[in-house]
Amino acid sequence: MATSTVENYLKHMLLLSEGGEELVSMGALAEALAVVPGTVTTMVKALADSGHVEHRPRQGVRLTAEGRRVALNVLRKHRLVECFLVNVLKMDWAAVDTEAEQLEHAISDEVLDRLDALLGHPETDPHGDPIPSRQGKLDSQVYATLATCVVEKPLRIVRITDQSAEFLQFVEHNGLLPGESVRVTERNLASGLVTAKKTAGRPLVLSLAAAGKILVQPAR
Amino acid sequence: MATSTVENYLKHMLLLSEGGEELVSMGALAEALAVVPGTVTTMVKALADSGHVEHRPRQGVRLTAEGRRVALNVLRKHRLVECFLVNVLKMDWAAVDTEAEQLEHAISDEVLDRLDALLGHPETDPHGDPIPSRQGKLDSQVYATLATCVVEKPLRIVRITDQSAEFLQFVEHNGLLPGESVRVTERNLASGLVTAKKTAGRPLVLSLAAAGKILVQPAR
DNA sequence: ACGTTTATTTTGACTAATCAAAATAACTAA
DNA sequence: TTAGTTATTTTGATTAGTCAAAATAAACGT
Ligand SMILES: [Mn+2]
Ligand SMILES: [Mn+2]
Ligand SMILES: [Mn+2]
Ligand SMILES: [Mn+2]
Repeated sequence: MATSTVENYLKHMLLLSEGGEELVSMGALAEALAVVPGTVTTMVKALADSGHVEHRPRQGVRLTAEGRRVALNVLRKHRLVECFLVNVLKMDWAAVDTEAEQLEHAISDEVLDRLDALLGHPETDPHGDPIPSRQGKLDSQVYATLATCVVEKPLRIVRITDQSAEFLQFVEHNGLLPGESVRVTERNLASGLVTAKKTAGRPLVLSLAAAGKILVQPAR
Repeated sequence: MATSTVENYLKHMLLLSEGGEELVSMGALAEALAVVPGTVTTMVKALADSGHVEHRPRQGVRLTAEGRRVALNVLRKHRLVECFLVNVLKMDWAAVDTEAEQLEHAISDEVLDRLDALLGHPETDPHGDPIPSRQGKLDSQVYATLATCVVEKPLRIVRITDQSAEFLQFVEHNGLLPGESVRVTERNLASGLVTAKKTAGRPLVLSLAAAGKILVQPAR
């Protein structure tokens, strides 16, 4: 069995490669895992030996089919656990990522399946992050963000791509939860500011950096 | 934070000292944790340094107040998780101990409290094992067993003190679940056999060893 | 093309947890 | 008592995961 350290390495590789095929740099992985780069090099070589990754020295690393399979299973556990914590235990959506970070390594596939059924086979977690299917399919649809979308067009928020408690609390406080309707009324590249408006409510000003973490689709 | 290894050591010390004050032998601990005795000696010395236990060389080990506090918290998590797995996820009661062995180290006190509320503050787990209270109170009532009870007296099964899947499956198959009514019709010390009868059903023959793992109280 | 910056890898050391096997202490039975 | 048995402790080694800091390679800018 993969240790939880190995599971974390593989999961973060999956997240950093945008679900796909690109090489992940040692530096990015070190940053994501909060370890020094030398540690990543060492671990990645071990992971290559065990067949979970392919290591291109001095260039980066990518998951093998097997590594990707493990990573998707962990990610599925992480996101289904988040659903459970929010929908069943009514926990704060800003707190569940930390909890899920541990639980994703502790629940069996059997428990995973039963949680999935209990929750009604959800397709996204409370932050709008897509849940990999049992068969290992992960929705990789590309969305616009409040930093890139068309101005004045009616939108629906689909996902928040920042799991930090501070950002999620900010998002919740301003009613920018997944599912909400919104439109951008103004965007100023020079000042780096975006103004968004919900159907009811005062205009809300965001930095481009913050706006870029809020994914949207055209309101249907 | 205590590692899951430390949590396991402390939990098993609590279980082996019958909730109480007696010294636990290194050998018993090694057996329970499935490690060699030398490993236990080493760990126990570290645990003594961190103030979780008191080590009497060549005699045994006992929990300090702090060690007991940690152990009770882990045990509470273990047993509440078992309740959740059986009552909510409808898992097989013979399988949940293995699951809980991992989950007891992964859930936070916050999740613990919410699980407890969701389950309606149960006092025992699916095997009849008492759940330590949030304040650290553990029911230590002593019960008779099918090996020690009065013959022909109507009884109620309260607890099964063997978490192995095989034994639990045997118990379930023969309808000896906690809550069930039963009486012992015959006990033969020489042959080591006990005959038990449920209100409806054929007589059931058990070894004294098996009967001793089934705790009962007088039917009210 | 050459020196400089940056990313990556290597080296050596450390901690937690474990085992095998030898040493020691304690108990037990003659 | 004394020899033998059993439990415990010690010693030396191993594995997983990590860091600090030095070495190296690649990329970049002039
Ligand atoms: Mn994790
Ligand atoms: Mn999420
Ligand atoms: Mn455990
Ligand atoms: Mn139990």
